[in-house]
Amino acid sequence: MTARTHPDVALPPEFFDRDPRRVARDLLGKLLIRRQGRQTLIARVVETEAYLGKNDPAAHSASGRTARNEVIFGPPGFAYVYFIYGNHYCLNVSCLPDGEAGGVLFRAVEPITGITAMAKARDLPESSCHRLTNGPGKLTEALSITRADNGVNLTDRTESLYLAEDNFPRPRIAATPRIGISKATALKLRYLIPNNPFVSKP
DNA sequence: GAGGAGATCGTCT
DNA sequence: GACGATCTCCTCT
Repeated sequence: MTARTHPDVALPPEFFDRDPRRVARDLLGKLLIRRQGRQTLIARVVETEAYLGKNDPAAHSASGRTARNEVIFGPPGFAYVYFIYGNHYCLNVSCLPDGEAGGVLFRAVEPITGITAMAKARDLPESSCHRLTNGPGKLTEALSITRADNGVNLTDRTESLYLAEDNFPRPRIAATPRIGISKATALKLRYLIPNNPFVSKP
């Protein structure tokens, strides 16, 4: 895909000051930017999941505010990164006003710029491009996202990690049940771009 | 290609 | 002390 990208226009805080379901849908097609020294890695968001603060047993915020989930109770547009299964990091962005819990999990992105660096971070050949970022644990590894990025302001383009606008045409969107959880599995809160080869599972 | 089990550790009970 | 918003490898088809 060779659409012209516009990584200099960060998404504003207001974009995230809404219901996570709206934010999760609207994030599809947007850009995730990672600066590594002189290099800039760019990826397009193709799959997300919404996690609601209230009435969502599957969300980390369900059992109340703790040191770990502090960020998703805070102001909108900040990175919530957590460590899971002893191996992997997952990237979320906080939604709703300060004091209200809610967030969006990034499940898959499409590499656009810096594929060589992403492949190196994943310890995979560039030829397996479609396997670099098609999963929440994979995309954080490809973009070298760790606990150090927890609490980063994703609406600030001077940060080393942020989200950007793009002129990508508004994609068609499909909603399915969320993946990898055991609670509230009936809710269709997973959003993806149908037929995009970089989503985690069809 | 599908299905299953193990790895591995921070967080909360 | 149990479990988890996952991934990879191994086996079988």
